[in-house]
Order: sequence, then C-alpha cells, then structure tokens
Amino acid sequence: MNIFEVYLEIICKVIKDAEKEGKLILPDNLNSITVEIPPKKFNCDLSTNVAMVLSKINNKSPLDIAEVIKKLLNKDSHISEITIVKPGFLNIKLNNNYWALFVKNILSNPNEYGVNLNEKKYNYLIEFVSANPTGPLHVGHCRGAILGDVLSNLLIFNKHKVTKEYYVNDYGNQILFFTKSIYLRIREILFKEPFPLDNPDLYPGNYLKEISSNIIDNNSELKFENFEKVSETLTKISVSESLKIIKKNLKKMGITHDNFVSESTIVNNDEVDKVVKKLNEKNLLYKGTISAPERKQSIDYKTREQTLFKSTKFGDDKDRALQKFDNSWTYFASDAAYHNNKIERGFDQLINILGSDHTGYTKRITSLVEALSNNKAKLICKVSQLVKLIKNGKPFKMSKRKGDYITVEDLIAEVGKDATRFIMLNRSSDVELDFDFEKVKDKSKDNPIYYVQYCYARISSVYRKLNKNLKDEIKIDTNLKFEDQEIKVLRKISEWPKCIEISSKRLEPHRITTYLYELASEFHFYWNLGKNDEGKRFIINNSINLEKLVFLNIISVVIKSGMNILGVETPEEM
RNA sequence: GCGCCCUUAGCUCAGUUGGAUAGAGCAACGGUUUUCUAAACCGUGGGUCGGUGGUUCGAAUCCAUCAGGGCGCGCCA
Repeated sequence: MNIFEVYLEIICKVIKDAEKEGKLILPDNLNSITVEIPPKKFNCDLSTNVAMVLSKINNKSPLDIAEVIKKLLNKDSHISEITIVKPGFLNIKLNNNYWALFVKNILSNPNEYGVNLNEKKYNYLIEFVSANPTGPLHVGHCRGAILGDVLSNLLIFNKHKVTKEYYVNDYGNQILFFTKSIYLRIREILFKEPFPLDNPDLYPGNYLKEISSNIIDNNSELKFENFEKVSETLTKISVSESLKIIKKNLKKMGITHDNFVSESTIVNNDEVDKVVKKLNEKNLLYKGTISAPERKQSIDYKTREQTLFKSTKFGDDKDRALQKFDNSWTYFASDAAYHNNKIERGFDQLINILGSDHTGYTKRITSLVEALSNNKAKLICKVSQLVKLIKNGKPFKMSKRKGDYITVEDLIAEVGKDATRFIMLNRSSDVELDFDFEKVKDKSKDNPIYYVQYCYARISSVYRKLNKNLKDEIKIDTNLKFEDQEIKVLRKISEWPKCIEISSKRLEPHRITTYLYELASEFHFYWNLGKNDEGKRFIINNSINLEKLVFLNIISVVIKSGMNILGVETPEEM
C-alpha cells in the first residue's frame, strides 16, 4: 500500500469530478500533479502541488485554487486536517482510522510491503563482476560486485525477473599471458627454473604457485615441456582454477551468479561472425582507418585499414575496431557477440556494472545494443566510482607489482561481510567512496550498520521478553489508536514503497541504506521517550498493548526487508 | 584536446520526474543511564548549494559557460 499513490488517485478523481461540474478547468494531462512527502516541520502526512499546477489554466492564484480543492477533499473520510501553505501546497493529515487500516494492510502480507505492484515489470539481465579469471578478487572489485548483487536483490524484491551473469574473459592476450605464467610457475616447481619476475606481461602473484601445484597434482598426464602443445588444455584448467577461487571470494561476500558465460565459447560458437553479419545487414560496419590514440606513449600503433563499427553514429568519439592486427577478434567484437546473445535470449533490460576505469567503454557498447535490438532491449551501464582505501588514517594505495593489494579474502576476514556491504552501499555509486578500515570495523553508533541492526535487536529483545515471536501472525480485533509519536514513525514506514520505487527505477540502492538509517533513527528516538515517560515504554507490567506490538512488528518488517535487499544480517541480539 | 563522474556546513555525504525556512553523520561544546539493550537519546553553534548568465509562479536540481578534482580515451580486457 503506497499512500502517496492512493491519494494521488483520490485527488485526480476529485478534480475530474469538479471539472464535470464546471468548478475547475483541467489541463490535458495530470502528470505533473504529485503527492509527496512533506518536509518534517509541517508535521503532516501528505503534500500535494495540485493547486500550483492548476493555477495557470484556471487563471487563479494557487492559494485560491487550494481553497477549492481543500473543500473537495474535506469530504474524504480519512483526512483529518488540510492546511494550505504559502506558494500553494496542500498539506494533508490523515486520521487514526486510516493509519489503523494502513497497518492492517501491511500485516496482511508483510513480506511484500514496499513492492510496487502497479509498476511495469521487466526481464532484467544484470552482468556484474566479470573480473578477468586471472586470480582472486581484490578490494577494487568489491564495490561493483556488491552493487550488482544488491541491485539484483532490489529488482527481485520489486517483482522483476532478474538473471545475474558473470562474463568470463577467457579469450585473448591476457589469458594467454596468464596461462604462460602458470606454465612457468609449473616449470619452476618441476624443473627449478626461476620465474622471470621482470617480465611485465606476466602475472607474478604468489597465488599462482598454489594454482600451479594444484594443477600438477591433479593432472599427472600433462607434460610441461612445450608451451604450445599444452597451452589449450592448460588455459582451460587455469581458468577453471581461477574461477574456483573467484567463486569462493564471491561467496564470502554473499554473492552468487545464475550464469557464468565464457567468452571463448561465444567466439568458438561463431557468435561473433553472426553479430558481424547482423551489423553488416544494418550497414553499420565499414572498412576504414581510425586515428592513433591521443595518449600514445608506449602503445605500438600502426594505422591500417580495418573493419570498424560506426559507433560515432550513436555519439561515440570514434568508430571502433572489431579485429586486431593478427585478425583475431577484439574484446569489443566478442562483447558485441555476447550482447547480441543477451538480446536474443529475450531480455528487455540489460544492466552492466562497470568500474570507473571502463567509463570510456560504455558508449560503444550501449550504441551497439541500441543498433542491434531494434529498441527491444535497453542497456544501462552503471559505473561505480573508485573506492579510496584508508588505513591508519592514511590513504592506502595498492600496487600490483609490489603485491600488496588487498584481496576480498583479506578484507572480509578483517572487517566482515555485513559491514563491508553496508558501507559500500552507503553512498551513491556516482561518488568516490572512502573506505576507512578503522571506521568500518568500529562497533559503535558511529557505524551506520550497527545503528540499523541495533534497531532490529531492540525490537527482538522486546518480543523475546514477552515470549513472542516476530514471525507470528497478530490478530487485530479492535480499532487501533496510535499516538502522535508513533504516527511519526509510521509516516517513515509509509515512505518505504516510494524508496523502493525510486531506488529500483534509478538503480540506486544507496537510497535504501539512507532510508534504513533514517527509520532506525526515528525508532531510537521513540525508544528513548520511554526513559522519561513510562507510558511510552513497550513493556508495561510484563505485557504490551496491541498498538505497540503491531508498531514494533511493522518496523521490524521494513528493517528486515531492507536488510535482506542489502544482503546484511539482522541479529536478534547484539 | 575529447568523453563520463563529482563540487552542498570544518570533514564525509543525503537531498524524491524543478517545490516550502537546504538535511544527516562525524568533529566541537553541553546534557540524559536505580529504566524494555547507552551499539541509544536530546540540545547548541556551523551554509553565497564551486563562479557567472539563462529558462519560470518557483532552481542545489534543467540549459549555457567558466573554474577546480577524479577516472578514462588501444589492434588490452
């Protein structure tokens, strides 16, 4: 039940009726009329701009129109008070009966409270993490991983269909160098040949030693005498070993994917040829040259004629190459095939979660989806900005060469899954995020995760004291009467569907974190009222009245739903 | 040079398809515990929403322009 939607409908109906009676003139569409959350200081439940929207066309001041609408709305049996405020807002206060209904409505189906049932539902494919299978995940992968996971949870909660996918980049040069590195580590183990640490193309990390000895142990039939001979098999094994580690890392963060799609499979199934054909038919490919990169530096670049995709047609900086110098496919070509594959599987909303270092890539791939899908599918690239690590009060720079980068394993072991997830989601993905180890580990009110969890723990504690269970159904046989202070918290509860709506429409899960913090804050305030006023306590003489029992239950429902979306636990005791 | 993101209180940030006197937390200062969990609460101070121009009933929000910061600009993935 979204009270803002309910009242928007009521208001629209009322003014339409008034139009029929000749009392008001209405514009062609009523889309700009809104029912919003009023600023706190007005102490009311709903606020509408309807008078301001209608003022011009009726040639009357917003305040006069507001008077007219106020009279019309006063007939509504659930409104207790309407005040007209300066520019022309109508501020509406609902009566106790309405809040009683509201609460009953939530309890009739608590797990679905917040879901936007009237909204159009989509079939989403969300691709996230997709880190190269060349080693364990590190902190740099975390933000996008958590963002993708939580976005999925959010969309699933909101009744969309969601498939979570990991694209395995097991084709191309980096994988070749990775396999070569494994090969050389294996030879180091078997033949005591020193690993060439000075080769910048190779992967020097120590984790390769472990993978290598696993490979030796489990593949006694393989001979490591000639790289060319063993390369193909070794690539498969190495990638699969890497993926094992990556999946383990993801699990530590509470993340799972539905599919792992292999790039080399896409290429080997001739899906690239298929997409090339498709693009050709659309006249979006041509033979031409592109200019050398602006920042040329160490890149060895030769201008030559090659097959290009006309991404400039869609606003990209330059057209993009599909084939490399040796005529093998570029990353973009196989990614084009992969995205074509996504479209052919019938998804209508594609989401890619990318790190900020891939911003430059988004234009060409969204262009491509636009070109291929005939407007059937839409690709949204969600770019998450950098995480600034802070240790001992100082920025911590990771360097792969020094091998001092922090892995997901280390991170979770040090600060824990829940705190990591919550803090990573605490900011809009558009802004850089400070991740201060000391602060994230801190178990105090300064750490927002515990602040929210504590709210749930307090509620659980009351139920525990009363020998009641939060999951048990509550029978409501009387008219509930809430106190003003309780209604203030219920107001926040009433905003939950709106929070879900905006978060999922804009793909901004940080709004949930913010909301939960605010709700927890309202609750803690109420709790503390019991310090001075015994009547405000939940448990009085070892029992609790129905209103308070319901009140606590509803808060716990929303906190639990929200934390479930975030993938963070709600302990009953802290 | 070009593209994307950012600029809001001392610090870190919210801010709803344009709405009301712009909000939190931290830090600072002062208060609250014989009490359902003090991992909590209350109070005080703190602002030219980076600058300028425009759009309109109304701009932190939209447009233009300038300045500052981050990321990127491959026949790497």
